Amino acid sequence: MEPQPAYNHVHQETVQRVNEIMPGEEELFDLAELFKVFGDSTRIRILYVLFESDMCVCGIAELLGMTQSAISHQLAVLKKAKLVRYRREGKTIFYSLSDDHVRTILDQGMEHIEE
Amino acid sequence: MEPQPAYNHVHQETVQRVNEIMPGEEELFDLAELFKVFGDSTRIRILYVLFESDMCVCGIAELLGMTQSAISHQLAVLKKAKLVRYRREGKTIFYSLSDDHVRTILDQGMEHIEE
DNA sequence: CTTTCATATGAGCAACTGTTCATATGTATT
DNA sequence: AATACATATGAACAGTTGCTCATATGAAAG
Repeated sequence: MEPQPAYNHVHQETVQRVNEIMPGEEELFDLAELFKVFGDSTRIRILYVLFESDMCVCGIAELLGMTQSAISHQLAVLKKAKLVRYRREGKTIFYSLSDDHVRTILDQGMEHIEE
Repeated sequence: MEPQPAYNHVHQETVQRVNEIMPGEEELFDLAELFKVFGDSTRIRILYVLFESDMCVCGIAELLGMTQSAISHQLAVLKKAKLVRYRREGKTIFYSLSDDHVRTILDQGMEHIEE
């Protein structure tokens, strides 16, 4: 038997309900990792650019007035989170959004800050 | 006249469309700040607890197996982002969710990581 | 007013993050 | 093969973050 915590301040019923809906450790970790990706304005700006058009790395860099290296590093983060896809065309690599959750999440965030 | 960047890799038309939809500097900053708040699994766990019930600080601490101080610090972050409200009842302070965007944002994030 | 319980807060520290700089990889052209 | 262009990547550095520990604030009870 595991040692049971005391729960002096919480009803046992509430403890159970919370345990039922609380995501598992790995899901929580992944969820936090995902939102960390949205937690940087450079990455958000890249996503807004890709809303309008697929674009190559140096195109994004030009548009945002940042170095190719900085953009490439951030694209690697977005890629790892599966928020963007890419395809190669000759020397150039074009990045694009990978799904619609990106837009929904950013829209909801925007709604929240605009109250 | 501002010096105009070259835009060798991006069509002028795309530049204009992006400039139209790109949020302003302050909005971008606030949006990133908001998502940073969601980018920590302790804070996410607190939010999941509050989905089920309003709760005092030491109740949350008990439920999550963390110190009162750690939870209090994180509640301050959530409070600053206006994701939680609080009310005092005697010595105790009860925290609760402040609006529905929290749930929508977390749900969308969960949908994304579960593909 | 002193004690007790609940909560908040500041300093400190280890871990992490975003940019820059230098350099490597990869593709096409000559 | 040599060059040029597009992109990726590793090291380094300053700035930030989340926890702990000690302490402060605030409200109720004795």
